[in-house]
Amino acid sequence: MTPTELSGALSAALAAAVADGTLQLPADAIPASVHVERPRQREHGDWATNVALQLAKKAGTTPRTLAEDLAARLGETRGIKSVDVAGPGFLNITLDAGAAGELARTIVEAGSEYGRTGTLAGQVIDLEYISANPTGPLHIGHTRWAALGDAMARILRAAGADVTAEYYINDAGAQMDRFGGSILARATGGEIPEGGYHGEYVKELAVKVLERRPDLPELPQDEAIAVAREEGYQLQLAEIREVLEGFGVHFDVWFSERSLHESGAVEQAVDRLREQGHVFDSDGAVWLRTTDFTDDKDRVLIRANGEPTYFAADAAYYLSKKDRGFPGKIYLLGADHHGYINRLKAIAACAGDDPQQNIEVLIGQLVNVGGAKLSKRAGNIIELRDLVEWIGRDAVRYSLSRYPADTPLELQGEDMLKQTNDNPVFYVQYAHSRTCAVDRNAAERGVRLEDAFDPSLLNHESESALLGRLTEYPRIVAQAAELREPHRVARYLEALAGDYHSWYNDDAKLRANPYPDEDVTDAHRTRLWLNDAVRTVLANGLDLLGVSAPERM
RNA sequence: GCGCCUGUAGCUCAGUGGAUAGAGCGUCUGCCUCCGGAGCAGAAGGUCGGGGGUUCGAAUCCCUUCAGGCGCACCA
Repeated sequence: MTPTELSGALSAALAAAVADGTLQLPADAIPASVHVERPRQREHGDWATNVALQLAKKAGTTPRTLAEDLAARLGETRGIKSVDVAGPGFLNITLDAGAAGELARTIVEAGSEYGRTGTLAGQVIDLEYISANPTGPLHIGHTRWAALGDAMARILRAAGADVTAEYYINDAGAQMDRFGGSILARATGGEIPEGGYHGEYVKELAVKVLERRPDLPELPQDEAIAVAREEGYQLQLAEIREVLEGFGVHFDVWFSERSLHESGAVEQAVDRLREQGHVFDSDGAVWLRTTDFTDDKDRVLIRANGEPTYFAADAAYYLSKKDRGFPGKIYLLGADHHGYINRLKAIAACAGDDPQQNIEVLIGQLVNVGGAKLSKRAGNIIELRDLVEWIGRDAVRYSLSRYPADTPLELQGEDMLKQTNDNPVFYVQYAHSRTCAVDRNAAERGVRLEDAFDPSLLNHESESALLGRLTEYPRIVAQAAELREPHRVARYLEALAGDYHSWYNDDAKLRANPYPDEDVTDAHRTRLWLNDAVRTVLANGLDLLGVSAPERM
């Protein structure tokens, strides 16, 4: 029996109580699905619900009276072993071992599909993250968004959403010219321009640019800057893409800001916003009246000198997303951009969208890694590339994925390297590889899944705890998708790994394999199903985080 | 000054109105003839920053206050 089925049984019991007049409740007060949860204490059964506490007042009765009535009705339900009323009116429900154990087979047969739901089916979402300027290497902050953003894309898809992951390349504007000027300076021994780039990587780029364009020093200044800028841009962008692919982060679309200017999309965006009635002229500049919505001041679209602002490109980009058929737009931004939330939402509103529905801006706080060496080449930052080389892809991704985006983070590099409980990624991966070791032994000793499955044999306390945990998985994934919180998947995997290790260690008799002098029994075979169900869920969950599930470590 | 984020065990952090607030590390005590001890079981450790309020019930929601971080461009 799944929590969904249980929830349905509770709704039915409520409806029955209303139907026979026991319960005086308006029809719209009956929840379509009753919330059930895993109680903290094992003595409180497999599932608990506070529905009686919530409805008692509306029904003009006491919580305990209502709870007792529901308990009596529910006691008849197949698959439910017992229902107790506890405390102020909680319903504590215990399932039949057989009904609970059936889940093991369900999971193994579902395989990689277990945990995939349709809770976000029909939603078409553009997910933009990282979007670092192509003027330098990716750093630790980008690494957090890379890990979180990619996990988010996978989790949203697991919930049935249609997700396009997008990287916005800020390849237009004065910053690019300073980048080109900096490369040129390194190539020719000139002065790095004001606001330019000083890192060692600029020298590396200069060397490569000179290899491609030995004529660079002879070109007129403006042309030389342009050549250095374009060559450097391509090299740097290529490095970013390569580093991200190596990190297991894949984008469906790399969107160039410059293309918005070149195609005329920026001017068109201004015109379209003007048609919507939110554009005005003042002091020689063209403005968007974002204060019509949530912004605290209006924003310039076209400067007095005729140049469009970065904000104008943002508006054009937003419209592009809208035009390309994405009702949902999620932006993952760093904390230093939180001032952008209101103006981005105002763009959506000015464009005729609903800022509550069509745009979500998620702000991630900063992260620091203690003990990390600072990159000399990039100017005293922690580079993604160095971090992965030092710590390893799995540990970096997992460590950054197991915290909510809005908590400031201070990680210790040494902890991420440890192969002990200090390091949750190893704890979870170890559990997975242990399930594989059990499988290998089973194969060797002739324990085969297809020979038997008797769920009523999974009646040990640690087995029911494990089954309870396994049954939560689809809801955890759906919830992580709904709330845009990938860390919930990681936290769940840690709890599952813990339950698995407990089961494994609980009692020497609870083995999926016989001792060498024993015969294979149905108990062994059935426990192997449970073992494999755990393996399946650990592998599925790790995959959502972009972390490998090793068979041996 | 205004706005956003954060404040939970010695440390790093979970906990989107429920029962005795949890995990890991660190500190103690136990558990290996046989599936991976990279593990497990237990103990100790808390005014959930402070103060009000909402309600059957608040770490969670509201107000206020203190502390820390970040942001308030015709920059990108």
